[in-house]
Amino acid sequence: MDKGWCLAVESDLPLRPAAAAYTTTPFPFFPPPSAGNPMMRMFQFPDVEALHHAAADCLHAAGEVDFFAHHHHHNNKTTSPSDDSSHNDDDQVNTGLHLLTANTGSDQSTVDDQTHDHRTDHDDSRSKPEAELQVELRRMNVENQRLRDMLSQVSNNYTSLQMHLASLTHQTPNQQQVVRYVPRKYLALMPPGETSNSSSDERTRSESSPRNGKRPSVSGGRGESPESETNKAQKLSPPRSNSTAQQQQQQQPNNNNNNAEAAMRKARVSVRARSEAPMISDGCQWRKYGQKMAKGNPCPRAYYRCTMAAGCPVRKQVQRCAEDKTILITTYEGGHNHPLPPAAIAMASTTTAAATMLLSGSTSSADGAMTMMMANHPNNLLARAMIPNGAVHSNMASISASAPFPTVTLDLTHTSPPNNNNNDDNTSVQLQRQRETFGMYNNQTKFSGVQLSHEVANSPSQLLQQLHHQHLLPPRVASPVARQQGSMVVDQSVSAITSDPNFTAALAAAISSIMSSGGGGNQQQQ
DNA sequence: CGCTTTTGACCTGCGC
DNA sequence: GCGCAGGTCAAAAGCG
Repeated sequence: MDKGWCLAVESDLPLRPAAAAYTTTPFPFFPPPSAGNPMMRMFQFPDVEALHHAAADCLHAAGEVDFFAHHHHHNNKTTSPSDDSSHNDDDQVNTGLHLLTANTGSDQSTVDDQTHDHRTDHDDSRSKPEAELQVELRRMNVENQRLRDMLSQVSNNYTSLQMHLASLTHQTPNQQQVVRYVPRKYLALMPPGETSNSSSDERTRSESSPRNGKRPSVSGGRGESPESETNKAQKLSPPRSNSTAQQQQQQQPNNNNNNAEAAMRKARVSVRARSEAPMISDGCQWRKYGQKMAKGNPCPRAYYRCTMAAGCPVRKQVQRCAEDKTILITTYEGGHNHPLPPAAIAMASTTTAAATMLLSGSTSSADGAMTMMMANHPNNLLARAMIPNGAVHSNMASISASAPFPTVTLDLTHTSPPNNNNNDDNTSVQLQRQRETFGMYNNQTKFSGVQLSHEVANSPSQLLQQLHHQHLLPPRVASPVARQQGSMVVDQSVSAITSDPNFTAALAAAISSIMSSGGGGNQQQQ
């Protein structure tokens, strides 16, 4: 149930229609069309209106919509727009369509209510070519959607390659061998076919790992954990026993890869965030495999492993901060070996980048390498924490190389430092933080952390209001004047949204996080 | 019935 | 060598 909820929010959220425009989420995931859903009539601007309605419809999260089925429905059904007269938004959309045919795209949402109200009077006399134009427009919207999908995919691939390049750039000759392993991790973001060998590779390596040899008699499963197979046997510290060293020598051909994997897995990313939920939502499915009381902390530490794919080595630990129990500390370890849902990509790219960063060089040069890497990879949270303006934001993200495992700590609990924002509205400030965190609007804004606190957004409706307030979403119902103003906002939103392929994933993550913290969230899948 | 969580036992690494 | 702490396993229990 929790799992289902989590997935519904992060992946199957009604945001999906909007997300589909910017991500590679396959459309077949859409549920069958729901004829009664008001969203059925707003396909004309799926990238704007869909986003708007989708966020609003978080309130009644039950209804997911197949925008494209609806689209086809409309294409096949040559009804007049008066059929939509029962829904204001539909009118707005259709009016927008008219304007779009006459104006440039920037004015597409400008609405004249008078024209709008009288439109039905002209319906009977509406010429056939106009209806055909609408059909053509719908077709173009579909094409637009498809192109955005492609763009999103290309963007993801580009990001992965950039990270790879950055990591290679900062390798010493000795390290380059190690880093050969890295691309596979990044390719985890690629389609399944690209990574299908990952788990088997890991198994193959594990079978010959020293530790397995040391514990052959222990009951079957014990040695099968990726952690116990390669990781523990190949801690970053040098081998302790001669036999181990000999075995490692015998495995020289795989040694670099093993070391790389061990290092990659050992590189950790710790995320501190305020949340009442037992677990922050990161878009992945997790299975709890253990819980332990950690010394010095009255709160138990829970151990999870990724269950999105068999053999995925990614694990995470979740524990509340001893000093402030509202702070949830989530520590990620390892890289996914499978494709990720859009909502998971941001976090996954962050953890992978951090792991690679830590793997990429000596601790003394970690900052420089990290800065470079993050600069080359501006779409992950870590990047935004580290280099808001090309400089490391040291109080938001830090590296600990002295810890048992090299760890990047991403602190999302900090409040915003003083800036030029004169808005006293607390929600605005908070939203500004979220917006900055996810880089939705202004790439030059300073990262100031995201605080998904209770008092700010206890419900999706509040979030929606905030989003409206922050001009992240167009006004759903507005006066003619407001609509006109809103249209500019919409344009800004559209450009901002389209400029950031991760927006929907980030927004989904934000919403789900807020929902989870507000609704006794059950992010973990149980 | 299958999947997930719980929880006690077990293993490993590390410091003394 | 011993004890501690972190981490993992796997049987049992819970749940839909």
